[in-house]
Amino acid sequence: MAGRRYDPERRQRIIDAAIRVVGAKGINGLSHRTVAAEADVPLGSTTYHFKTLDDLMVAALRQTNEGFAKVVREHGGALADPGADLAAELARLTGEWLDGDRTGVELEYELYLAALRRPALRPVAAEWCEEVGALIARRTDPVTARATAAMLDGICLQVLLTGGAYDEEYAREMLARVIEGAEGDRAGKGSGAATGR
Amino acid sequence: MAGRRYDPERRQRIIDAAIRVVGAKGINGLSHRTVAAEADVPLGSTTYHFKTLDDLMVAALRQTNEGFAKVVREHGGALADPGADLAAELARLTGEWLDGDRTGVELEYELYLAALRRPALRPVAAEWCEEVGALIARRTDPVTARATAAMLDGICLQVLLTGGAYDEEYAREMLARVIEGAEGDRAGKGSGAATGR
DNA sequence: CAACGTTATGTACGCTGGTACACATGGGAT
DNA sequence: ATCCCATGTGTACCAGCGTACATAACGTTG
Repeated sequence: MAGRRYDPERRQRIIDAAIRVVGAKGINGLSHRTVAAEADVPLGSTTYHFKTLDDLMVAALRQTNEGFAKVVREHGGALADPGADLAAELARLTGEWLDGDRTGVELEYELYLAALRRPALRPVAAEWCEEVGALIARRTDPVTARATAAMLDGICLQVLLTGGAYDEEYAREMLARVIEGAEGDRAGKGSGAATGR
Repeated sequence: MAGRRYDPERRQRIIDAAIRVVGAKGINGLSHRTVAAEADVPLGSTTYHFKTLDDLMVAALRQTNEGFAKVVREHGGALADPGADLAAELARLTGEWLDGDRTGVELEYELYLAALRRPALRPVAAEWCEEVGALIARRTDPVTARATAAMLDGICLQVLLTGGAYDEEYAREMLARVIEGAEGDRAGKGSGAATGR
């Protein structure tokens, strides 16, 4: 088999290399050539598997999304436990995520935020939102879940963009306001709003 | 006077051109050459006034920040009115911002988010956070104000990144949860947390 | 008025980028 | 066995980039 032909692993190695490149040099450092060098494949190989860089970014973003989902599935079992404090659990998980090697976090946000200017990435970014939302929605209504995800994004961005430190108690408190707001005074008026996106 | 020498307007025109370029072609389209062409000045002029592109971006981000602050000062008088519903007012303003020409919004977020990978921009991004926070803090405590700004960022990003529509009632509701959470049951425990960044 | 240094300009260099394309390779259909 | 085409590879363009630098304009200073 396969001196070289029919190498399905090749495509995957290119995606992995792309993720490493973005992590190390930012999205601006991503090019067919840098990826080819990192993956140790010829230039033509990257252009063959991914016609454009956008294609490659889509694949990379998808993969990081899946990676995050897996982490949550493993470390975040308590998220589904009705007895646990949802806000505290989310704040704790986020803290773990931010306090480790921030390269991974920056990488993920960079790919995620790239959707702002690259319509090709938007469907993947939307998937991400829905995934996180669905995760939280096991404990709340879907609208609250989406808002909770938005709050998390906002908190993380403030930390990452200003270079500040992550304050877990602050995060827990604000997440709790969003989540617990769904229980109390709701009935009122505009609950019909925002059922979908 | 002055056929050409000593032209203080020159620097400003370059900044304006940079903002137009980022708005039109994204941050990747920003280069000494594209800016020079847009501003109708020679290449050497841009490199003379701004040694690096980061310098230029800092100037551009500062200017957009000031532009936003001015808009809020003009259209957002009700923000300071103790009688007005703060959450509703913020949701309305954001709606106006998002429903117009999104180029401006995308531009501002793109510059803002660029701070993720460009440490040079972080102080300016931090200034932005503080400005918005201070604006809201006239009606709430500073910590709640900061969280409200984070919530706004999160909501806007979900709209911009997924290509969805802005739901003003949803925004009002979630902002209200953050803001009103500061009034009620607080006293409890950890309010000492997160007094600064 | 003359010398000088800051401000401004044009051009040239080396590098990296995306893309195109001609060529190898090998499995599958006939 | 033979042909064909999807797969894989190397190379050669051309455009755009930041940068450096030699030169020009002009206010200032002596």
